[in-house]
Amino acid sequence: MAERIAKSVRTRQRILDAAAKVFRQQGYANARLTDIAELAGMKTGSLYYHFASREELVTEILHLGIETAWSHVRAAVDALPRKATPLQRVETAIRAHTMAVLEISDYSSAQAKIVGQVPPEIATAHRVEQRAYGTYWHGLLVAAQGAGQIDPDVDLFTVRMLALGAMNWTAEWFTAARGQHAEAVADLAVRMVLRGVAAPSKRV
Amino acid sequence: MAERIAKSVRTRQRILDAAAKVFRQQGYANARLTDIAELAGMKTGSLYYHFASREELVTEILHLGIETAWSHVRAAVDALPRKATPLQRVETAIRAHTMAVLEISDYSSAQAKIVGQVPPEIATAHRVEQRAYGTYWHGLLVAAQGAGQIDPDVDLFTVRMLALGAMNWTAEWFTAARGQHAEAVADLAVRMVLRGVAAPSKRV
DNA sequence: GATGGATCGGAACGTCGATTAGATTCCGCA
DNA sequence: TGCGGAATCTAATCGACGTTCCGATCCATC
Repeated sequence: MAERIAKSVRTRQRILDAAAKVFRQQGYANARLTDIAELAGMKTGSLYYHFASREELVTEILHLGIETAWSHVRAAVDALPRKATPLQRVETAIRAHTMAVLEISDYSSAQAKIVGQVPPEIATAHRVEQRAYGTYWHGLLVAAQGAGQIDPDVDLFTVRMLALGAMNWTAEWFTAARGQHAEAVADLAVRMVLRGVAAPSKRV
Repeated sequence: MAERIAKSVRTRQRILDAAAKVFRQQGYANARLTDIAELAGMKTGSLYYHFASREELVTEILHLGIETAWSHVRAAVDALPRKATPLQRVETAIRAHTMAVLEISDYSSAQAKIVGQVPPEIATAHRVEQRAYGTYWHGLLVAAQGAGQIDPDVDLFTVRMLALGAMNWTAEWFTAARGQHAEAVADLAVRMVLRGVAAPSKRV
């Protein structure tokens, strides 16, 4: 019995992994249930033993995508020494989120890629989680701004959206194949968001 | 005869405008031809007098999206005084592209939103234009880096993708309704990409 | 006001993919 | 070896759209 339940759980996991990969590669509209089933090593109809509908599957992917990124970011931030500055926490969060999208998790990159493509009902439900994650980021930014490490005249909501946009968009273009290093991209994201790419001497 | 052709052109334009709006609001998958036709004030079947297929319509939207943004950016850059520095050109380009996505053109925001959602064949064909626009940006960045105004150790391809990601992603979240000003977002995008949001005194 | 092409409406048609139902296989357990 | 539930397969069904087709309508021109 224990094994049987375990098997069901493992199969469900296998389906989710396959779905994340397919969604990440093909986007929401082009991902057919058949593709997902095939990658998971089963027939399309069999998916329905584990998920009630395509919608439920997508919802779960979105949920896991944010959860994975978030937990990864939180772990990195929490691992910082207590005396780390608020800005160092922001820096760590940017690096961790970027890495999550780039190569840590298919779920996170799938989430980044398809979140703008799902039908309204799913998007609305998902927005609750997005807001929670956004609030976490907002806390990091507020702390940094309060400590005088982020310019007081920048709007933190806008900054957050611009920064997350830059990071999430990497799911569209990054491909490890062409000798690009995820770490280098993450470093540059940190650098750009916090210090900008202009040479220090020449300011605009 | 002249009027007849003119009418056909105008109707075609009306359809394209409607399609851009619908694609921008609903994404690629959720945009039905019926929605587009309705917004254009006609029946679904009648669209086929002007476009051979949904695919052709989408292709045209993508084309116009890049073309509009590009021409807007180029116009802004070319309007700069001759003595403007390479970095000022980059700054102007960032501002212009952001404004194009945010409120200048439904085509540009539609393009930014659906470019990652279209089927592979369309995406492949569209990539030619994307590359051309990318090359234009690359030229601006190379000039700035050559002039010592962008740090020599930053990879320009990565910077370009991160920056365009931040700008294009605004199509996902920006809504003028909530008292947000497009200009403020564009200014902050410029600021973030070039100088970063960290307070000048406290560097990471 | 008659003509003919341009334009559009409206009712099919066809296809693709999600979903369902029932048969079938797998597998732990007696 | 046989039982029974779990898990999967197979073969429909079904609905949603894109697409087609042909008749109606508009409108410049004679």
